[in-house]
Amino acid sequence: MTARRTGLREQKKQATREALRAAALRLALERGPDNVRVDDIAEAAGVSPRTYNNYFSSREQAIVAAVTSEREARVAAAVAGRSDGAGLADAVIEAIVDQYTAAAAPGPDALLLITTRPALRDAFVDTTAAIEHPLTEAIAERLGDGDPHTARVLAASVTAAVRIALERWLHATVSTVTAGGLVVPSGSLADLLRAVLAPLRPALDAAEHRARRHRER
Amino acid sequence: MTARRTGLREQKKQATREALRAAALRLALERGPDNVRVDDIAEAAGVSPRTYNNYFSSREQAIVAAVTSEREARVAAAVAGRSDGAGLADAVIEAIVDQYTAAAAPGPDALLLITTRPALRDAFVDTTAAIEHPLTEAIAERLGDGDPHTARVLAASVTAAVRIALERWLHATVSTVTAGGLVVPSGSLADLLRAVLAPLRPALDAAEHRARRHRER
DNA sequence: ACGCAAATTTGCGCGCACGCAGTTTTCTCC
DNA sequence: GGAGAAAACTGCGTGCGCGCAAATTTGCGT
Repeated sequence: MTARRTGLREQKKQATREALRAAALRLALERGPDNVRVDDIAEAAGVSPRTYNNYFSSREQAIVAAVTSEREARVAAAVAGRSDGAGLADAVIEAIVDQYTAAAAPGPDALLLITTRPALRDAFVDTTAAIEHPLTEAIAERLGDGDPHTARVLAASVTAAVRIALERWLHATVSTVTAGGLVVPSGSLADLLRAVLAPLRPALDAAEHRARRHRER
Repeated sequence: MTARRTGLREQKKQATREALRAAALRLALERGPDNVRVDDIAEAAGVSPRTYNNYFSSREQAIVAAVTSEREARVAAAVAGRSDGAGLADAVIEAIVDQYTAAAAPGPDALLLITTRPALRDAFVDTTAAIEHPLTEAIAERLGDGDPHTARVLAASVTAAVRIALERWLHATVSTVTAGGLVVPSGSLADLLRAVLAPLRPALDAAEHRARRHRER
């Protein structure tokens, strides 16, 4: 399951992808993101510029991917892991809070870089959309096979709420930084996520109850 | 309110925008969308290619705009119009169903064009995002000043649900057309919209009740 | 070990989005 | 009505995303 496709091929592909990620982030930190051409990244990773675009469809994606990599799989796993013993709403919300507050892995300099430049901020926010499909499957798993649209709509709503939280968080971050602060006020992100997800609780609860009723019928 | 800014300027701007829309749609229908260059559209509208990009940030946007124009304002107005005498959920849902099923204005040939080409389909679906902000304000108007995030999250969720409905509708459309049918099976769009929006009813109801309680306190 | 099939990489070319700076048009105020 | 300010239009240059087809690499059966 970890290596579905044949070995050496997929292995090399992941290595190339990782090399591109790393090169993009390193160069962006060294020179500032505006002084990094796609050709530079490709050269640093040892592939042709055309190959770069086989992996990332925009220049910002590669830089941001160094931070957001694999998040979608982790979110889905986290929801599935909390499946038993808690309500759907709590499972989803706490899984997301966990994954997004633990995202400080790549270091504060990278975070500062991304939160500062508008183009990178947008790309960063856009990566949120990637969690929609895994989240759909995780929720559908819990709801069973009732209305096929419900899981998708709920997952999309949760995704949209997360996007809003990130937008607001980044907005506040910029204000803080330009006001003379140092780094990101990441302390409030968890609360912010919980706040934006709260209005969706009734919808999650209702879907869960409906599924339970449907199952016991 | 209809013309906030001074007259002749804004008037000419709208005229140019409309000319670009019309030219884009006409040329796309005449030659097929792949044989229309941005320069052609600009020339047909009597402006420079550079000006074209001051109005539309992608080639597909202009073509699709001929169909989706002004929808965001109409949706907001429709929600506000239904404000009195019905619940928030019904007001939002029926307003959206109305606006999206009445969208057959530009004729079936344009619809067929858009639903056929993948790039145009994507652009069409993306226009849905434009209703988010007007919808936020319309919902916030009804909810009063409670939690500032609630209206945004609900509007974003509704928007996401609409996007899902459109994706599914376009998917079905393609199947129908390639199977030998003639035009779009628009009959089911209303039902589809109601189906995807149904899971959000509990969230809309809860927000409304909460606002009512907050107001009567 | 070898060769065929499939997947990946690469070079090339095209059109496009957009920043920038200069020009032209429109607005405002006297 | 005329002068100065503001806004919109335009030409130019740059980098980028991606389709296409040839070349290279990898997988697999024998």
